[in-house]
Amino acid sequence: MPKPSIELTESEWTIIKAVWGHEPCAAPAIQEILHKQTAWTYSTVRTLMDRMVVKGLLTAEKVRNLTLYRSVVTREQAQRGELFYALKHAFNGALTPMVQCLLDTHDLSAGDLETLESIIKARKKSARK
Amino acid sequence: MPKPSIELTESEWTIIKAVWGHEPCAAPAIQEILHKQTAWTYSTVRTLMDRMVVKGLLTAEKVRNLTLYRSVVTREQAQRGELFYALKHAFNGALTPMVQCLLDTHDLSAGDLETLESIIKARKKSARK
DNA sequence: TTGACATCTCTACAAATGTCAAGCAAAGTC
DNA sequence: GACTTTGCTTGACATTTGTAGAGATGTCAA
Repeated sequence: MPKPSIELTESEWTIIKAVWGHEPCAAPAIQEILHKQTAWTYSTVRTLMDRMVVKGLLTAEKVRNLTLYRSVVTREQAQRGELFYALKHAFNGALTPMVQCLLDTHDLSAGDLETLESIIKARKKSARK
Repeated sequence: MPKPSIELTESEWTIIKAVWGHEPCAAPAIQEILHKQTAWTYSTVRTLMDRMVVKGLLTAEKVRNLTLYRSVVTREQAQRGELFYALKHAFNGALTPMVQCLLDTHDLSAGDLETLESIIKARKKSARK
């Protein structure tokens, strides 16, 4: 069965995004990439990554003296998990209010609105058949 | 200044939803309301609520031997917080992909799509002027 | 005034999360 | 072969979150 809804902490998001962008990759590389953003030390990054392996979010493979990490969950899965969490808790599963809130909060450009509209149109079309 | 982005844990969501529905209310009442759902004991509910007071999510007021709690954040604020969190972490702040994901994951009825479309239309109109 | 209740307070404890330093081992370098 | 780098391993500690028992205290009815 597929993973039953994935939830990531803030730090985990930070790590996994870096991993997605550089897969397969070793901890020192990730540490360096994130250093600007986070100022985490190697130890911190390493601990985080190892814990993520235990949780099944990453895999680790030893190659010589290096440990290569890979993501187990895809960006899409993680996104869905996060979105689903918000949907479930904040909106009791109701989609339209969620979209409403989205639109209310951020002011979108006319272009954005166009895009959204066409996304919906497309969806309507594909649903029909 | 307004609260800088509110984030709630799962338990906090559970509590605050009950509070919103019964404000002002005492801990025993909330405990009872949630008992079916969560099987939490009075102590648990109480601890949770008191911690939420410390965090500024609720206020507590003593009346006789009763402590009445009230929400400090509105449902809308909390919803925005949650949504914003997802938007920021999972979608790097990009709104359209988020909506896309929403539509891809859940299959909406034709009616839902209609609703969404009209929400967007309305927004376009109000943005224009 | 004495129970019987309702409520509160205090304290505890385990697991998860956020951070990291120190020491160790393998590899490459002169 | 000694030295420097690079990466790894272990252990640690503070904070937050989840969960709750035990005992204190206030309230009210008989």
